[in-house]
Amino acid sequence: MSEQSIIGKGTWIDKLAHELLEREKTLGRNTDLLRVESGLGASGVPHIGSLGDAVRAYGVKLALENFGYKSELIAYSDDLDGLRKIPEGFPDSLKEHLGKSVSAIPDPFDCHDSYGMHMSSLLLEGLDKLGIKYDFRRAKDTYEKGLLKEQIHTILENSKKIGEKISELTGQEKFQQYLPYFPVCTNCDKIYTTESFEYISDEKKIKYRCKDATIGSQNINGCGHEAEADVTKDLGKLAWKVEFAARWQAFDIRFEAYGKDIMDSVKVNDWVADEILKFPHPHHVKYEMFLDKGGKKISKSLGNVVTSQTWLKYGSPKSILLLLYKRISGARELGFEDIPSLMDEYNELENIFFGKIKIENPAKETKMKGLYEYVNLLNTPKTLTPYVSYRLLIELSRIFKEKRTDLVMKKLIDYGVLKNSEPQIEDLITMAGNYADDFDLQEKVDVQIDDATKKALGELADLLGADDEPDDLQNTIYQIAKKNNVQPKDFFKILYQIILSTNRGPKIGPFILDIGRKKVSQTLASYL
RNA sequence: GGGUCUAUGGCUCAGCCAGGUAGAGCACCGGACUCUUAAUCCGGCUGUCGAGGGUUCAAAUCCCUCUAGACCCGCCA
Repeated sequence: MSEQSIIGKGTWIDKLAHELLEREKTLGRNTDLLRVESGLGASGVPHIGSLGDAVRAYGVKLALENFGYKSELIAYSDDLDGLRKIPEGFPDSLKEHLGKSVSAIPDPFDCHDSYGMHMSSLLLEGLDKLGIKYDFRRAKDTYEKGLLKEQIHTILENSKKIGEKISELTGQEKFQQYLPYFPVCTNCDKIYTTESFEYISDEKKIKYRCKDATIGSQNINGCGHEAEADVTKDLGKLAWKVEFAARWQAFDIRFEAYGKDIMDSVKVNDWVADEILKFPHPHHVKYEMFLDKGGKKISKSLGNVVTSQTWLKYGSPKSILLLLYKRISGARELGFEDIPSLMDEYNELENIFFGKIKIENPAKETKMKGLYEYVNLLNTPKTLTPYVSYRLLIELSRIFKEKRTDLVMKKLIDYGVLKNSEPQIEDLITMAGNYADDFDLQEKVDVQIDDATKKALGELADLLGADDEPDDLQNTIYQIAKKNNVQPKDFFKILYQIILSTNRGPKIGPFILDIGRKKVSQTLASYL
């Protein structure tokens, strides 16, 4: 490592951008503008993995710019994609639209021009919150404007060759029989029920019939219509196995990441780009899917789909960026429980960046500082941001539910963690508080109270309910326990169980005063 | 049938993709803080880094083989 020079900022992103540049040099292509692309699904609720594709592509864009090249990110929404199944939480009325393009389905929530745009907007909103800049394009416009017509023609003319190649590379044989193009049926509006069987090259028209199709476990009925569609004008789209290639050439895309689920499609598309369209395919990187935490019970009412919207309730935008930029391989199981460590890890990186924490290995130090820069989208803050351990904030938030921000802040100052109240810390408390409320649920402890303890609790309740604030409450509680022949250790434990539902907690005297002694008095009384 | 990933202290995992004395969080144990408890600080925790081989001055990290598990593709976008 010592004899190797460090590329860029030392991260995998720099390495990837470097590879891309080397390849472009070898190909001898014009490098005035290097476009990177991310495809956005528009048929389901976008989760954090879909964000990842765009965020990482944006990282490569940043790295290219850092190397002195011009670059831009194209965010392409495939909204001609058909609706295959109704996502959970969406109305059943969508059923009549199964098989239609998502851009042709009305938005069930009535806030966008279509179902597809509703979904895409959720993702774009996530990107906006992270500060990712992009040039948005959609399939509907792309096909309506005929931007891919040259490529469609070339692909359909070579469909036999392509069909064979698809079979050879992936084992999928349907395109030896049918053409890789789906027209929208002019009679019933569906796209997944059409089968194209002949291309009339001179007229650039395709013959299709609309018939029943099975998508997963769903049956979608075709209408039996048979017609011709003009591929330069009429609505329809290329099959995925060849569509990327067409788009890459039409938009001059030089980089696109992909998830392993579409590995086969990318393989075919690379071949189509290189051999049929004669456009050298973009540089790629493959990443693993994010999976839900297996076996762990995540409440159904909260939903176990990790979206940027829900993540941001508990974690900062930077925690998402850190998750996505720290590495591209690995990272399989993902859940909200990863947020606390990512929050703390970001802070650690910031301390490394500003030299508060020293890393011995210089290469690793460079890499970590580089990671910090990417997480800040290469626009780093000038100074350290005030920070308190997120886990500590969760602990404190669990204890203080009312007037949370004030009381937690007060405790932090008591502990000497902070000198003054800080607005950034208030935001952290809000997020950690949400987390504590929604996830950090403690199992209810069964409270076992014997007679002696009951008597002691009664005395304490009376004392707390009195008008005068007791002196030295901590010691008084201790005395009450002893006087009633209750082990102080057990007495304190029961108090924690009653007040906090845990076996332990903060120093109890001051704590009771913090949350209000009369309130505690009532709570204790309810156990007598 | 094809492919990818994963395997590291009790638990969950980081570190691997640019090789340089094995880490974190949690759990647990011990100590300090006026005999209980939090926080804080200190210390501890017995790791053949899945197995075997190879490359190297040096391997958790790179290469090959194997084992176990997970996931993806072979419907579709």
